[in-house]
Amino acid sequence: MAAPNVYDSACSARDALELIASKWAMLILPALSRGPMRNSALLRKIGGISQKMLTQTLKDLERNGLVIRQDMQTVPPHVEYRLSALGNSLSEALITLDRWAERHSSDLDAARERFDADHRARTETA
Amino acid sequence: MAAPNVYDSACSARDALELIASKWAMLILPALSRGPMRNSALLRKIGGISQKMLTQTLKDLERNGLVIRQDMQTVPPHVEYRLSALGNSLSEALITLDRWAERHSSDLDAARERFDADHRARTETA
DNA sequence: GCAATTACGCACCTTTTGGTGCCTATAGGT
DNA sequence: ACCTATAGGCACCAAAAGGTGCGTAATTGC
Repeated sequence: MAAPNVYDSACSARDALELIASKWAMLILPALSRGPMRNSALLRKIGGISQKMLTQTLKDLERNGLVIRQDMQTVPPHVEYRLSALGNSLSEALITLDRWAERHSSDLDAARERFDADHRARTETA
Repeated sequence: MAAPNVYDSACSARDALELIASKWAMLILPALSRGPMRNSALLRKIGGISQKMLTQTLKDLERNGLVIRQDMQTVPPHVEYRLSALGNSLSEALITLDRWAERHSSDLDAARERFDADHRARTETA
């Protein structure tokens, strides 16, 4: 079989990439890297996420073996989510990306302003 | 000012994260890491991308200072895209992710099969 | 005995994303 | 004279992502 290649749209590595190329996955997995968390805790930690997206993304991550869901079978419900070994190995790479975003967000902001100013200037003189 | 934090939906680091949490950005930037490429070369290299998405993503990456667009001003058009220093630092992290996807895609596949089989079993016995 | 809590499922609706076909301009090949 | 290659722009349409409100079940606190 051919070596997995993300540039091949028919390769399952591409599916894997699409799974992790989601802003919610990129926040949820790193959030779980310090230990298990409950639904409500994740909801509080991850600003702007809706209950629906959290549930949906967690289920998808669980389905792909990155997250383990532990239902305490109590009422009211108590469910904990934690990383699998696989999920943990991924979350390290994601944390790197998150930190990159934090470190360089101002660079991106500045570049965007320059680009837009430049673009405005061009259309004015055009 | 507060330190940039991707978990805060109002922080510009979140915008940065959303920019790079795109499957096309995660393929285009690494593709450019070995040197400049033309539109048509990228189109060939990145399986499944449409001309529209390539143009759109490249423009967005250029706007945010990650990619530099060099128009040779000839007819027929000759345009080259290359990474800025900023884009290069990001592409390293993205390459790590791409490689993770390639290395672990089969693990994800296996987990998905297990999950789905399990889920089918449960709904049958329910 | 009434309300709140918890972790969702479901249906409905809006917004965003992405695909496709058609257009441009000009040099070079046949 | 005509077709091709090049790097897109633009408009229209289909599909997917995401938000919101409503319901559920039993136990604990008031």
